[in-house]
Amino acid sequence: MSVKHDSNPFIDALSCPLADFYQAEGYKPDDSVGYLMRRIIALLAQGIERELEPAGLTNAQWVPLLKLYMGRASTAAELARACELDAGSMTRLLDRLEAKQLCRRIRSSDDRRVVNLELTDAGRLAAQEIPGILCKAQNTLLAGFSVEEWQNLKSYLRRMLDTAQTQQIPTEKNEK
Amino acid sequence: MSVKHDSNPFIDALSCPLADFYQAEGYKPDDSVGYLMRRIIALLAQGIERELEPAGLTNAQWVPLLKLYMGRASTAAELARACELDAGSMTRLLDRLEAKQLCRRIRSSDDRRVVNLELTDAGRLAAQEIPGILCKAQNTLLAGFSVEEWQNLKSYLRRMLDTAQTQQIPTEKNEK
DNA sequence: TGACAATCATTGTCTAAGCAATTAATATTC
DNA sequence: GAATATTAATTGCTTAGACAATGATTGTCA
Repeated sequence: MSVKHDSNPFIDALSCPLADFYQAEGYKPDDSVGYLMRRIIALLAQGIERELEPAGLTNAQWVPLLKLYMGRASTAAELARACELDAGSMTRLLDRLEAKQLCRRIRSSDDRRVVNLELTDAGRLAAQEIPGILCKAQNTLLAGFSVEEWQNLKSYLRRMLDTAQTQQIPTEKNEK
Repeated sequence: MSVKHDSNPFIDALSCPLADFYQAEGYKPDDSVGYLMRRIIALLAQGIERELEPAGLTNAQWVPLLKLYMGRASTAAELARACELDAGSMTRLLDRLEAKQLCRRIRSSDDRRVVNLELTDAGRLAAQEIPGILCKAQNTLLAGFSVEEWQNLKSYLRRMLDTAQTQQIPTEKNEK
């Protein structure tokens, strides 16, 4: 039944045999890893948003702000890619961030197509609060976990992510 | 350091000591369970949506349709609660489902406030495809996992969900 | 150099979810 | 039985994300 769990896990990972843990008949959402993860993420996001409310940041906004703060992007297009967001969505997100005086758009003089982004003082101040809040929220979630359990969990998640990424149909966007 | 992982895990789970796995200085998103889970869920959802496209269902729509199909709800208000969705959002979601001829609204004669919901034949047909697709998508994600690993993962996730739920500030909505 | 392709930002249109206010119907309580 | 509270569904407003089309600019290459 299920997968041959006594065989070599290295071979298993390479040949990627389809698991058959879940079956359509008698499917129970509570038993499903996808459902469990979705609910955890929802509650986690909710907690983070609550903590970031005083800083004037929503859940959609702290991601790009942190990327800017960490120097992961400096233009709108770069930021959109870094956040895996649509360019159009990024334009409007920047409208809102700019309206809140958290960042500034500066049209580049080198390449007049691009818009360079800069955090304002208020933006930097808000951004530097983010990592602590993310850490606190996740530590809370992991209450009662041993270091081994935490590392096991991360390794499971990384394996799933790798599988998901390789199985994914490549689009023009994430090819280059 | 981090948590006392050599102490009794049962006691740990009860007293819920805050873990200190993550720290603000040098915070790396790639090491964060929240980030990993978010990306997995995004790819999983993407795969499911692709599979359900022929059935005319979006990612937001298969959840309520499945709940209806499984008899988890029969009115709009019940369905909104079951999907943890706003009542207003549910109204508009039902508009779209009804426009696609997947369900019907029938004003109740017992209680003239409520709207009873019924799947159409097309709705039932589409709904019965869902569980198989969910199973396939998750089995794919778990390629290379042993039964033990799968069960460990689920147990970790359940523990995190329990923690998140108990730590959550109770709102009027989820109190009753 | 001049046509064509690619990139960047923006805008319009759609689905989607949250919150607040409204209306109608039913329950509760005094 | 009448005033009040609760519940159900809807609508308006806002944030948010996806996709397509557009205009401006820059790159490529024949």
